[in-house]
Amino acid sequence: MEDCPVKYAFTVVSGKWKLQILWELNQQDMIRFNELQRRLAGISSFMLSKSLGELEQNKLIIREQYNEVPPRVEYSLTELGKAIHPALKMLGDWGTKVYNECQES
Amino acid sequence: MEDCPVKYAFTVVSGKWKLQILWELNQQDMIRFNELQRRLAGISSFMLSKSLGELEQNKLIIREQYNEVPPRVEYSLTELGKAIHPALKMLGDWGTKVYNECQES
DNA sequence: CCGAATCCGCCTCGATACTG
DNA sequence: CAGTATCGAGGCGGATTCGG
Repeated sequence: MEDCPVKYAFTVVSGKWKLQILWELNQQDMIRFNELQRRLAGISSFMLSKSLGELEQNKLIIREQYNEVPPRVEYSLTELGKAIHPALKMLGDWGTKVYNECQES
Repeated sequence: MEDCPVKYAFTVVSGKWKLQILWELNQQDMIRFNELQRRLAGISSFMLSKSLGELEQNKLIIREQYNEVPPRVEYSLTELGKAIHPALKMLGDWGTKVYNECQES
């Protein structure tokens, strides 16, 4: 979006659930829709479906659909999806510092 | 906020202008209100003031006020404010990859 | 020059109900 | 099991106006 890669990265993972979804997928590689919904306590199937769709569009995750009965769909991270985690870790470490700093005063 | 440092970091720099403000301050260390407003084309004084106030609360920037006529207020990054930039660079590099990947298809 | 107060439109989120 | 359709509520951004 526009001209700033950082902003673009933010928009890609913005939204109330995207980070958690990425986190869960990183723990498991390969997870089913309902299983994911169970782990993300509180998310509706609508929001989950929408978030997964956007992440798939941005090539962060892969959707694999098996035409069985009952239907089965599995989600997993792409290389791109895995590659964000080092950056998120750095941000997390920094976030911890900010948090501690703001508790003092 | 809550229990996730990454989420917390995101909320701290969330908002339409925070990243740009951090960027401008990183270019200049020490900048005045109006000068900053001029560089962030399109921002209202309301949003700028509000964003700066929140960044100050989170200890990312320092506000130095000189009681002169006319009044002068200067903003600069704290150590914490400077420390986010490596993490943002990583995210930016990743964002570039995502962008390129999505242009192909 | 710097910023606070108020009001308003839009977009995201989510509850509910329904489908293959 | 894995979604889609629809509708409504709330919060953020922004325009405008006013004060020190």
